[in-house]
Amino acid sequence: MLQQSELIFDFASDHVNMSQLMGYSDYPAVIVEQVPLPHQLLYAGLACEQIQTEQDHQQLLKVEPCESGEEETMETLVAADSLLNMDCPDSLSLEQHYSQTFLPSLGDVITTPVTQVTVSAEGIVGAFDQPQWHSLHTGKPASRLQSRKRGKKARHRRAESPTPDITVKKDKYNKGGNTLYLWQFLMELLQDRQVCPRYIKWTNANAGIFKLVNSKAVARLWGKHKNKPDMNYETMGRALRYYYQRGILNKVEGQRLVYQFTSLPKDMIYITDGEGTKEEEDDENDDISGHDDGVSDNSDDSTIPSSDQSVEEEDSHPPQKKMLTSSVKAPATQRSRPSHRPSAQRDTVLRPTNASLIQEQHLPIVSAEMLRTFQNLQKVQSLQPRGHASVFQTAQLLGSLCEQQAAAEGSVEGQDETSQPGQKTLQVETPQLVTLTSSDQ
DNA sequence: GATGGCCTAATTAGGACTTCCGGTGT
DNA sequence: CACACCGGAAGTCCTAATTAGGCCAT
Repeated sequence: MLQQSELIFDFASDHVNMSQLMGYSDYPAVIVEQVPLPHQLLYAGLACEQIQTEQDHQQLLKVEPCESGEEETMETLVAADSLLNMDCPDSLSLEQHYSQTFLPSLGDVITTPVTQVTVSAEGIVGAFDQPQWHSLHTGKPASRLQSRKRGKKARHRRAESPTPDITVKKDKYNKGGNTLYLWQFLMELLQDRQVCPRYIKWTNANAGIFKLVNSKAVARLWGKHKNKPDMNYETMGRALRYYYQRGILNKVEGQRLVYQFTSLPKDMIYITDGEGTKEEEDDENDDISGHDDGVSDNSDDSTIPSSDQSVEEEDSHPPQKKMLTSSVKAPATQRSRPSHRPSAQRDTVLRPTNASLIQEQHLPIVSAEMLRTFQNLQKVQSLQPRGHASVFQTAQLLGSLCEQQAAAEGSVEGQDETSQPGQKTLQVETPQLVTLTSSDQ
């Protein structure tokens, strides 16, 4: 029986000639100590399993469009419940989705699935020598992040909420739990086309500025996540205001419901409604047109995400080896579209309703199982096959990923000349990951 | 009986909100 | 008037770290 404290793999000892590895000492290494079983399942096999059962999950996740002639009649609470799939224990609810798959995306993809991972990035050009977070406001004093101290005796502090100017902090996410911080939750919403741009959307992705289009719905979703049925925007807003002190959020002066992340992960997926900086006018138009997105904050009226139709369209296509290239777009400020365009045809992004975030954006996620897979592909080699920690050479892997990423970005830029440097508009890892994990069976 | 190692439950400290409130601005 | 917004204060919830105590082997 495998004990938690044991290393879950020792495969390398049979395959690696240690003398071969001496020359790699300058390459980055990933130290993997242990992986909880759920993570093993998640990263090693679940991706494939998800594909196999995608139809089922999609059915569970779908929010059926309103078939009546009246649009936008669903109430916010109903929509929120549907979004969270609280009544579908077998489905991949957003909650699970967030807690298990989103967190790695927040700029620190390496640390999450593995209990303890150390990354050394020297020597990798363009890989991890840059912080995973790019600060949007470098002027923020770091001291503000630790503003609250109590007069208690000194002791080891537990991991704090990761703040955007932190690059790698060991075990800062979900250490043994499924805590999802509010700012993480909002970021995830901004990457989820079922709620973005309907309930929350970027108004200036470059600057990290977003708007709570339907503040009540967002608050409701947050309340669902926190199991706080009484959650409202007032309460959530207080939590957001605390982020000012901690340098995580700024308020955009003069604009209601508009906030700004001080930093963003580099691997954010930017979902836009194609309306760019015109969002303010569009919001007003939405209210007037009656074909709005439930944007009236004063109303509990909420709607089924308009992207559902596009989801269904995507669902009709097999996800195999599917690249997201065509669906991921540049930041809102770069694009425009006819205002009368049906929402279902919005060329916004994105993430298939059920698609694993891991597949789309979370490489390199390093779990033992994945490393084993990689090693099978001769991408990774163990340095310490008999130790309690195994050190893997990931230079080849990361280099390969960087090359592919760069190539993909280049191709995207060629396709969409509005793409901005520094903003990822494409995740090329999807088929790669699927392939890799599949080969591990 | 003394000692040491291991395990587990209880306690403590602290982070991240949550709740409530009074107030201001639009 | 409704709502967004602000920030203080106190509280709750959760988790990690620490401590205490029991059990067992030597």
